Amino acid sequence: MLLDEDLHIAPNCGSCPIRHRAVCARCESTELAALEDIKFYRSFQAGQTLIWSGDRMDFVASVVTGVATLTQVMEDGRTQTVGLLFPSDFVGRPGRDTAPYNVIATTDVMMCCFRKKPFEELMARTPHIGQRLLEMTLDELDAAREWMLLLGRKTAREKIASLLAIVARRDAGLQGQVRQRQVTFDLPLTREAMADYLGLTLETVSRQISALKREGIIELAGKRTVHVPDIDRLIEEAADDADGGMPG
Amino acid sequence: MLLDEDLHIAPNCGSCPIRHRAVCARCESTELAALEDIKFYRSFQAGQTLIWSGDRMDFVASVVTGVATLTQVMEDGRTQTVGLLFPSDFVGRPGRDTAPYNVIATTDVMMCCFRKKPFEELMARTPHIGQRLLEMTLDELDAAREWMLLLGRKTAREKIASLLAIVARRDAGLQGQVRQRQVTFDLPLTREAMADYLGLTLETVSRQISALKREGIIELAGKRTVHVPDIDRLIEEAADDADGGMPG
DNA sequence: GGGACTCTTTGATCTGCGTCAAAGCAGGTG
DNA sequence: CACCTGCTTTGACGCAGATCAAAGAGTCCC
Repeated sequence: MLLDEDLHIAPNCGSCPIRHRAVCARCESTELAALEDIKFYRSFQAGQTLIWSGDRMDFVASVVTGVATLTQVMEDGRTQTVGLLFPSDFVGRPGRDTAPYNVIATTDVMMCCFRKKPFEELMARTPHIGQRLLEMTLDELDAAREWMLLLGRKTAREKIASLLAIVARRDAGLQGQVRQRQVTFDLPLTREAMADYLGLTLETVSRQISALKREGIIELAGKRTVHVPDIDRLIEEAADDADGGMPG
Repeated sequence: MLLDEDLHIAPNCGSCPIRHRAVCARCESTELAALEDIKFYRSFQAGQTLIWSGDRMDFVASVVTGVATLTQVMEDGRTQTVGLLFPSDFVGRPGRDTAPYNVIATTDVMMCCFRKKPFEELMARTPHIGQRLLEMTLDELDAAREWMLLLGRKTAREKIASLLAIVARRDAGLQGQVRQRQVTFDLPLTREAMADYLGLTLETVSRQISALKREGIIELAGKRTVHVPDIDRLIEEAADDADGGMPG
């Protein structure tokens, strides 16, 4: 049996530096105890499709370990990833019964699932959970809109830097090592998966990563392990900011 | 004084063919009667910025007439529109007190505003409203993710066709003329605003519109009025679909 | 060890869209 | 009317990133 610390009811959710947060044990431990009865676990291998777009969903779930993507595919095969799921992120929606996207494990993944009906009943009984879900959804909406800026207006280099910065932040958050200048992390995505998330081709992804390496902004150990000697320099490359002008 | 039919509490919201729906009078007329006390109206001219990114928001609001955009601007001026607001769409979020985007009127706009604090209190008293807001937010999230596919993977021509199809549908929805083969509507956006929404330049937008006109897929009367002789042909150009594969 | 994979890198070439420039076309105003 | 001013169209050209092609590198299995 798994320990509670591993679950979506993760005690660290409050300190998670990025936007997707799960229901937190700290805030509502008593209500969530009831969830114990209706939850179960599923494991998947890297590359496996957890959920196919259009599938009936009779559960909601949250990622315990690993990383998965939400992906849309056009008839002719063009693919766009519309979300990354890290540990503590939520999948599936109360009130919706077919999946709108493919959910694909990009590393080995463990999910904690809740049967949808009892979960919805619990939600009805516990307004706090609904509020939390609304807050999480708003965070996802903000993240999606930030990604729209990236897809619509950033150069290939900026896109890569943005993605690396985001993965670095989430990874650092999971390991509790926030606010350090140097970071080392494993890329949970293949070049192709990165390309699908960034609206590029895998060749362009590879070339831009090589360029960042050549310029010393990142260092690679193997293909997946990335070391960032100065995170601020990376963030600079990402052109990450979103500010309007001044009133007037 | 304005008539209730004009408001976000619009009786037609249930039949609105697209994703952003507002709180509906049909479902919860009694609770919303209380909103009468805390609401007020504001008008804006085309081109005016209603809300600046970073501004303090002490109200939430809903569009009564006209069209506005949600827009992000990078330091160097690159601009990406991340949402279109049509009549009945909602602006601002309970629980968030600064605006994350510029909200810009692209036509003359009338908004119906509610002071945030009383609105939040009402929400706490009326779980139904919270549920509705969650549902609306999920719809917006889906729309944002659909737009990510457009921004990341569609060609300029497909982008234009997609935008025209969406405006046609929303416009037709407002006028109650759903499911007709021919549609005529006014573009509520300048070429530049379209470009900012589609991740293109205004020149490319202009060229692609000219091309669609040349091929008889659309007809123009003036610069803003569009007639679509066969909506299915337009939708075909939009390459609009998002389907995964089959299970296996 | 040596295939057979899968994933990644790198090179050569092509092209869709961006950039720069100029002209057309309202609608408003003195 | 002539003259703005703001929006749109069209043309010529260049480039970032796509496409096509091939070779490297790691891992698994016999």
